[in-house]
Amino acid sequence: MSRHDPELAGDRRLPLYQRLADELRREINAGRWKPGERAPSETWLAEHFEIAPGTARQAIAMLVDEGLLERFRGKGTFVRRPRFDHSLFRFFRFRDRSGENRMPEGRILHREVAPMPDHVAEALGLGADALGIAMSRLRLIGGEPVLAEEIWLPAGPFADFLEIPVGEVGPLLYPVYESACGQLVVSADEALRAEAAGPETARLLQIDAGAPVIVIDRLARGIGGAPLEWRRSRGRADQFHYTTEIR
Amino acid sequence: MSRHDPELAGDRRLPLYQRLADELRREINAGRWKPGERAPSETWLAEHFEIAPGTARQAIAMLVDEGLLERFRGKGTFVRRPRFDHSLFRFFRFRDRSGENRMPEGRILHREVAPMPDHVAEALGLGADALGIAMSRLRLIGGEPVLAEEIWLPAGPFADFLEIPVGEVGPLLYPVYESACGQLVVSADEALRAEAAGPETARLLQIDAGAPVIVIDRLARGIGGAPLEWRRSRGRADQFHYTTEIR
DNA sequence: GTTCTTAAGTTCTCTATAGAACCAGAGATG
DNA sequence: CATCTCTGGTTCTATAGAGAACTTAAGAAC
Repeated sequence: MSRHDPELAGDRRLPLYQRLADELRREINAGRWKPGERAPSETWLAEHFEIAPGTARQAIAMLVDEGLLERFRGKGTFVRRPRFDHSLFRFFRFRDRSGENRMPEGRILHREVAPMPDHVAEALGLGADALGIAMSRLRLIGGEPVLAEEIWLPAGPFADFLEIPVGEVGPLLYPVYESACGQLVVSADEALRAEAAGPETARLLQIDAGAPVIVIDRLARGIGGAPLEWRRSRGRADQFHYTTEIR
Repeated sequence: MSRHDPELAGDRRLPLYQRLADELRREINAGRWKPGERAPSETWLAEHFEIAPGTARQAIAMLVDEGLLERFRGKGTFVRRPRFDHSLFRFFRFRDRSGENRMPEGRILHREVAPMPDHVAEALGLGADALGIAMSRLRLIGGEPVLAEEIWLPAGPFADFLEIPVGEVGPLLYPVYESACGQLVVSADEALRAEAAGPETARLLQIDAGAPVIVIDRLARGIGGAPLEWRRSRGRADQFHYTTEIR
């Protein structure tokens, strides 16, 4: 946000709070304000743009609803980090033998550089046959497999990821993407469906071929919505239970 | 809402708008304001409870977020009807042969009065072996089966439903519940999972036994959250695709 | 009869202000 | 050293009011 331009951009017929919300959204999507960072206070915004505090507050409320900002009384307003505990994966009942819910460990079975399949390249917004880093990854709880994952990364931005031995990668990949490659995941799209287990999936998950599995495709996005990672995960259908409310 | 009591109930330490929101929520849940009916205007609420218009507005905004009310500029504020187009069923791709999305027709294959299975009685909040109306229903598009449904109703409140010939029931059941039995559905809980098709499901859906199917259990609720209908629907997994966004 | 005008009622936008509630840190006190 | 107090900054709650934007219906004008 330029410091000496107190004019709000956008169509003047739009309400002020809308135009301010658009302005703030631009700052976040452009990555000028990063997740975890502090956003300007209500009073600062009101003075800077010469509007009433209530109007600035209303704009902020919009972005809070959208999940872009979060507010803490007494502390300030901050750019929200994505909440992957809101992922569809939370509807898998992953319990260890004692019945506790646990974060599955991640074991990378295979990693190589290869041309991407068309559907992956398309999802990542790359040309056909673009080079990618392919991984096969198994997630386990108490030694028992719960998810079989197939992951693709664009080879260019993630070249440094290849330098890290697969054995040193912990249960979470996104922090590694950030520290090793400077690639920050800020949002994702997920799609769920079910299918019958193929022979490979059945072997990895130790179930019968043809048994139903839940498939979740995820496209993780970086700043500004640029696709960063494509991932397909499969888990036993009998461990999955999604609930929702209608009104 | 009693006309001569301008005192807001509830813990006085709570914000005014919270207490007003609670009050309005009570009116709706108790069924004193019915879906589609008009709620009091902002100015009326402000005068009646002797609070500022902005405070009344804030309370209404809460209930709008919760999906209980909806506002129309110039017209007023109304108790919202449930939106069953937000059901999980919308993620089934039900196309006819021309590729258009269409409302499936409903064909009741069987209807009888029988003791409920334990899990149904429990979901409906009734004692074990309570009597219920059981239905087997097939939903079709262009003559092709897309959903196989098993439906249970409490026998008492829905006795009049038995008087209606199954052939005269259209594609939607809830309007019939309302007109014939005075039972209004205002919300529902849905749960999704996947399983392998049993022989009966396979026959109804004309797929192979063991093929994956999506199962959606729905508990429809009336005024005040009282359970009205239990329903289990099964559809071909290859027609289902649920998407969501994380941030 | 059709169209236009007016009026009343509603939600929506915006301003301006005041104090409460809360947090973090600096400084005083014991 | 530990605890308390104060202070500045933040969001949150609430008030009061003005006008815009929109809907509906009744009445006027053609």
